[in-house]
Amino acid sequence: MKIRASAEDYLEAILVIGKGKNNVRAVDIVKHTGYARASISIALKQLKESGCIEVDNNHSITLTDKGAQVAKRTYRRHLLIGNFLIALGVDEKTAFADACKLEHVISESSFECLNSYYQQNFAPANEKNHPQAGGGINL
Amino acid sequence: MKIRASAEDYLEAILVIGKGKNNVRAVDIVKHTGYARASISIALKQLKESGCIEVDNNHSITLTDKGAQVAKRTYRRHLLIGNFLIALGVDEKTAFADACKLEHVISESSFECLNSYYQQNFAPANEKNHPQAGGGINL
DNA sequence: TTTGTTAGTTAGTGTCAACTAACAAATAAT
DNA sequence: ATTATTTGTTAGTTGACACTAACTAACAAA
Repeated sequence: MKIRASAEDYLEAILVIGKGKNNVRAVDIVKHTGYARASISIALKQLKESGCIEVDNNHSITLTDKGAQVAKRTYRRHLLIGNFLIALGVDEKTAFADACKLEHVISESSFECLNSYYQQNFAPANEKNHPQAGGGINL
Repeated sequence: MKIRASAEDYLEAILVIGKGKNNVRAVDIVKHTGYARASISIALKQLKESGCIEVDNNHSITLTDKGAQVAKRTYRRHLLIGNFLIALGVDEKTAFADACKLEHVISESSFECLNSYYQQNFAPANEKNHPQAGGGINL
């Protein structure tokens, strides 16, 4: 199964939710994303089939290595693109709302250029120790 | 009818093709975009119904005011985002391929911030006289 | 004039990603 | 213990956006 935009979103959500609590369940993703219960259920089924997550008897969801890789990549993009836009003067809410969409379509090489530019021109000295800044928004 | 990503692309294509020849027809869009003839035919029908284009008896396509507005907005985004990425070190081909996708999802306010930053930090003095630079790629 | 090509259309299909409605199972409240 | 709520699942639907196959109409060529 190909990793699509929506799968990236769900995996990212699981990662972020997991930072705040140690037991991620489907409802948490429902609350976090605003999608219908059924939509999440179906998406999780696919993520399970594609080996991105595991679900135990208590419906507790964990990312596999494969899933975590995608989630982290997406989350990293989310943060960087969001912070980049903020550095350009975009308000935080809009910046992360846009990041949410941009993160799925920007190419690897463009992202790396964005990253380099950000590190050289915008990065606050302490940021690499606080990569979660602004990350709670709208993932 | 809501303006969707694909409609923006088609209108942009019509605008760009129209810069090079004075009679835009469906075939031209087929060649320009690579989509199937049938797909273009259906898309044009919708664009007609939504008042974005007009088609005369010779199948010649013209943008209405409404259509031209969308096309220009999209094209402007395409050029700026592409050039912005190039300024960041992305190769031209990738930059405009990415611009093609980003142009549909970035918000108005983020785009304007991108634009301001570009004008202040990257814009070559003569660029505003050559806004078509790189614009022929992959619209 | 029959044949072939080009242009446009229509009908039907497929995929992705969301939805609602209805049902089942587990948990909490009374 | 019965009822209500929460959680998860399944079935079926919708909308956007592409596709192929098959058709028509116009035109060119042999």
